[in-house]
Amino acid sequence: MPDEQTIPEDEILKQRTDKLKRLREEEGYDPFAHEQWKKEHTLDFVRENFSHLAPDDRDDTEIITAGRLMTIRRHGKACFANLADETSSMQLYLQLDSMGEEPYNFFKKWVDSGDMVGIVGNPCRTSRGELSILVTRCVLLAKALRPLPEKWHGLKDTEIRYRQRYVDLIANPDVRNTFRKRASIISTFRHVLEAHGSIEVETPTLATLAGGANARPFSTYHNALGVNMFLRIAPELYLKRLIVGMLGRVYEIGKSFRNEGIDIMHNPEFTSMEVYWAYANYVDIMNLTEELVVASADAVGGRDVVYQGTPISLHPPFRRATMAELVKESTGFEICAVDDAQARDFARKKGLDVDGKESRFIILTELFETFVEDKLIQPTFVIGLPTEVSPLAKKNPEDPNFTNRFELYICGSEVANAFSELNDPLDQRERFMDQLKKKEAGDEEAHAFDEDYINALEYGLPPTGGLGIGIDRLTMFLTDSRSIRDVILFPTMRPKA
RNA sequence: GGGCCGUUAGCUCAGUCGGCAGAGCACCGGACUUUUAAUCCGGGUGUCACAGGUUCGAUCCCUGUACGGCCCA
Repeated sequence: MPDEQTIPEDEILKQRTDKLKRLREEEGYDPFAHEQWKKEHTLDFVRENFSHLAPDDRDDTEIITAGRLMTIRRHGKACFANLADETSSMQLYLQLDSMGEEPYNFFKKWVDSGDMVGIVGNPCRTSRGELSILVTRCVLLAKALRPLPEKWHGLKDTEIRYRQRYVDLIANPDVRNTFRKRASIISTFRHVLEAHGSIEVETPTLATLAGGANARPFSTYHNALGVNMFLRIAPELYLKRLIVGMLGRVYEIGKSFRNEGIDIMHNPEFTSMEVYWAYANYVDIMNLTEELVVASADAVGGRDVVYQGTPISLHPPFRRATMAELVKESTGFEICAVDDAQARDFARKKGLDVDGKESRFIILTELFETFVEDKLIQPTFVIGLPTEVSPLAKKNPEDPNFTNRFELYICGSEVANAFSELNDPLDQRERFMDQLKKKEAGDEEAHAFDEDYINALEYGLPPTGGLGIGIDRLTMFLTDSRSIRDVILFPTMRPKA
């Protein structure tokens, strides 16, 4: 908390602060005293209902609206201004004659661009053809002490855009639009999931064990309990406990946290939606995934998307192919024709870094990541991931080296991960043991051993299909956003020194 | 973690082969009752990211640091 009155260091802030002081002293007017303004019309409403007005026409309807003054053009006894609200923006026409001398002069003297104002007036169209509001009353609702970013170029500095998102949102209406679309996507998810009888639940983000994914967690300490705790890396294991508990179909939309690097596709905290359906398998879930992605696309602009210049077709059905097929297609590697040593030889020839202990299934996964992943531009369900890298997925009974699991790739990036859930507690214990060995061998991302989760499975998890979708990434593709930071309101930033 | 690039006025950006720091917008004062990047007249508001070094002199050259961006792992 700043002590006393912090002296504003920059000139415009100083001037505006002084102006506020004079406004209070000379006019006895406190712009921050307002508690409300009964805004009855949005600017979109005016646009939708009065676009028929011809030049120089005016409608008698009284509009009561409010917003931020973005620009003011003063012309002596008349002014034009641009008002922006949460829906749109519109020109204001302020005249001495229609407002009265005193209120008009008050506006001219005390109101600045950036200020929040309440407006009463009539819809009109100026002789130059611009739909406007002819103002009869303008109430200063809150004063802006800092100037708006440049009106023509807007705010471009990425650092300020992310650190002071409020300024970004004022200056760049497209950014507001991106976050509205993000909200639509999440709302579409809820709508689709609930139409399928799923209920929304909340499970711990703070827990004594971080499971459900292979990732490093953030750790913290609970003082009263005297124990180390972790921020969750995925909600999966809790959600499946709820299926054991007979909730039938559950989903959760929320944050998970991974203590990893920050880049164009990764933020330490991110939003995912995970859903689990009792009595469903991974094929049912693949259909659900398609439905969710398509419904989201429909909600924000359609199934023909352009991402960073590349057309993406989100018309179902999406391509479905196994990891083994895709790797064979692009490298010639045939998993069923080689043993581990031959697989490693193949990988070495392809230039992969091989330490000599990898199984052919690990090699398959690495070949996929190196030679296939980036090329999956159009939506593709990659099916049949190796059991070795899928500690929570049910094995394929026809080939237990693989699981009934898929990942959805769009634009070379993993957007969804799903499988028929492993519900055999004995098998699950073995998988955890295998992960424990990997952890002991130095793999910091190996899955933690969760004894209580095994305990839950011992009560009986029905056959279940589960899915996780990265909301941030899906939003990126549907809003043509280059960086994950463009779809997270307040992305993680290093504190300024 | 490695490499490259950036940091100059509130914003968008020039610039100085090392010699008083620049523009547009914004802002301040004035004129103007149909403008919309309004116009006209007048006004420059700055720790050139930070800390060292070289130099008569550094915003510029060198080194380091911070923050950001891009690429790679």
